[in-house]
Amino acid sequence: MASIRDVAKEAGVSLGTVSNAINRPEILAPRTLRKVQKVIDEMGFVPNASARNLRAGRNRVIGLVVPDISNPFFTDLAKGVNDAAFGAKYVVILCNTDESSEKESQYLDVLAAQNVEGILITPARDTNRALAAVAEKGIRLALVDRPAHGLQACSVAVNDSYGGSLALTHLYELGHRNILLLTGKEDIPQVADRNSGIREALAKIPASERPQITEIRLDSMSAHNAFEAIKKQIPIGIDFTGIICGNDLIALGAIRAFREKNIAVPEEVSVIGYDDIDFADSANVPLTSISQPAYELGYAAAELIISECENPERHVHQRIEFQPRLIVRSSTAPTKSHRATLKIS
Amino acid sequence: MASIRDVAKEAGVSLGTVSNAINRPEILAPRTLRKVQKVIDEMGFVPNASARNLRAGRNRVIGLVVPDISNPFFTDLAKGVNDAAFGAKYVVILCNTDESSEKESQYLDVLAAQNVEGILITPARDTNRALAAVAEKGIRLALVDRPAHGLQACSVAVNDSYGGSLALTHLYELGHRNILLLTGKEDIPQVADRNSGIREALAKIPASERPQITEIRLDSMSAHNAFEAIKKQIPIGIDFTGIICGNDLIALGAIRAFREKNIAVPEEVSVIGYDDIDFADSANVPLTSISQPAYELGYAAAELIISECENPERHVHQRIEFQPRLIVRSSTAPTKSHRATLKIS
DNA sequence: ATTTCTCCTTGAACCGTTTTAAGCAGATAT
DNA sequence: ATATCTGCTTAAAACGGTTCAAGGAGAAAT
Repeated sequence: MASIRDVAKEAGVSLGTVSNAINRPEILAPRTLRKVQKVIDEMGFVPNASARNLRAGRNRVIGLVVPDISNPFFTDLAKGVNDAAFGAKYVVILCNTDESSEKESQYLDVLAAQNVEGILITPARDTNRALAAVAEKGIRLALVDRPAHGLQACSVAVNDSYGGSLALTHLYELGHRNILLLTGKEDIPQVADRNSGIREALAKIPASERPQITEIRLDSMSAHNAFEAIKKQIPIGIDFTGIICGNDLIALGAIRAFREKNIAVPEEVSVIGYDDIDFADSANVPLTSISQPAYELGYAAAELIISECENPERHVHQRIEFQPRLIVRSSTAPTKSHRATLKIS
Repeated sequence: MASIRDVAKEAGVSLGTVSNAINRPEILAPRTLRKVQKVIDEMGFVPNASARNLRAGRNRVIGLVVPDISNPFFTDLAKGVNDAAFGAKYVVILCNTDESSEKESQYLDVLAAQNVEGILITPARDTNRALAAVAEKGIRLALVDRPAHGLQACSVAVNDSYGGSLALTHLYELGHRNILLLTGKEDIPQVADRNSGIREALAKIPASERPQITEIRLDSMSAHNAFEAIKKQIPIGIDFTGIICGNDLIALGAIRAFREKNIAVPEEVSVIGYDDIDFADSANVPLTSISQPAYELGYAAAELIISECENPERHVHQRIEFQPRLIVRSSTAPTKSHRATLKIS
């Protein structure tokens, strides 16, 4: 591997001149520049990033930490991050934590050791101890899909509370009065926020009409887990006509379980997902869902952190909030009694 | 940001001792070690990776270059890569090329500049000029989901030719005699290999029974493109009863287009996908597909390249080949005439 | 011919580690 | 008391760049 010294010797100039040829070509005499350029090309010289970073204290690397890259929501988000980074000549280290706090903090250590300039993270849990530690080390942080509670950092989020209320209101208006919440652990911030949105929406409904809520918390927000949960719970005979799912994968898993049990969706049970992943539309029963702009979320977050890295002194932390939207497809429908009511009125 | 010097001064020992405390704790006197450890913890000292890499010539970073991270096949693959890397304390830079050769070679440059130890790549096109250039720079390379034609590198692949023949044979045995191939550009190696597998399988069928093949090549192997293509082509009246798709996304897009046109799948048209993504099972019409072990592919590739990085002199390039499997679900069925034939016999 | 000015180029210091040879105690052997 | 050994610790030399003060060469001015 050629070094800048080899190039200098070959071109008959000094070390510093080669460096200038690379970084500030405009200050060189044109023929010197040409000479050096030629040698660089011939030797296929690539500057050593480590040496460069060591001196400059920057490396154009950011980390992205997500709980589940298999979830198309995060895949799209990652794509947004990557595209924004690519445009700014940054590079992204992808870290997938499988929703595990432990893996998350290990990854944070690795990223710190790699001296990344900034970290984009969707924390798995609400504890930000590990995060605070990272921030203390002087690594810039931005929170994705979640506001920066107390932390000195930028954040890009979707209004989860509003998303929760959208879902509940939709089912309520279709006449559902017994609703199952199929979500993840309450210490996942998104889950907590949506639940509080649901509760707020409930509070606005006259007590006589207020739907009954049951909640099942899955260990992991995957299709497989949802499938198993529904298969086990149904015989116990929880009585509900609508389900609000923590994400679309859960909804798909649930629908698959219903199909196996010959329970018709949406005729007997309405199911509403969350995220509006691409597949929602091609699903077995096209999914009613709450849409979140995942790609834009990622893109915006990357832009924020990169601008902070490029211009630390001028930077002020900001908080960007996107609004979720309800996308109605075929997995939700009015309850039978509600259909009757509609006819009468 | 604390440096090793600060720690040394604070602990009242020399620079080298601190370094030893970090890298070879066993050679220090126990009380010296304890003393240094304490200061390290107190100061929250993290060794600077750039300096370390500069000295060691290694950085425990590998690059992963894929054509479309939104495709669950590659997502799973990336997950495999990440998991294997994490276990070996490596870190992965994810590069998404959108199937563009140009973006691919730009990313290769960026990775070279970052001095990654190795690159895992699923090349977008068959040209390996950019790849050869990378190999010349001394960056280790491994090819994923594609054999290393002539290139000095490891490769991990699935037998695409066999996969193609599986698909064709399945449709043939169901009685299909007019088959549409809905694939990507021929210069995508996987596409070419599967096509050649299809041709080989065709050659083995008696000429009188040999299915007629029509081929449509999509610019990009996405659901959206397939949807548009089917919508446009159908009125032209190509006559076929079965489709072999380049991947599951294409199959889903095609099925969506058929649904819009009220053409029943599989009653009127059989559709077979490729990859067997998780979602295939929950699709509108559960998808018959050719399963590829994406996660294992990624995991194996990462293991190969990491072992090469850790032990360059002992390493010999290898080629791992996985076998695809046919997964029959509901999107394929016998043709009407074939059903009749079956009854008779 | 000498001075002044301008424009490039150069050499050296530095970034934060790892590594190795040399050094220094204290313990053991003579 | 001196020599030998053992077990840690240390100082200094890399690693491959960037940056900046200082130097040199040639042109223009006197």
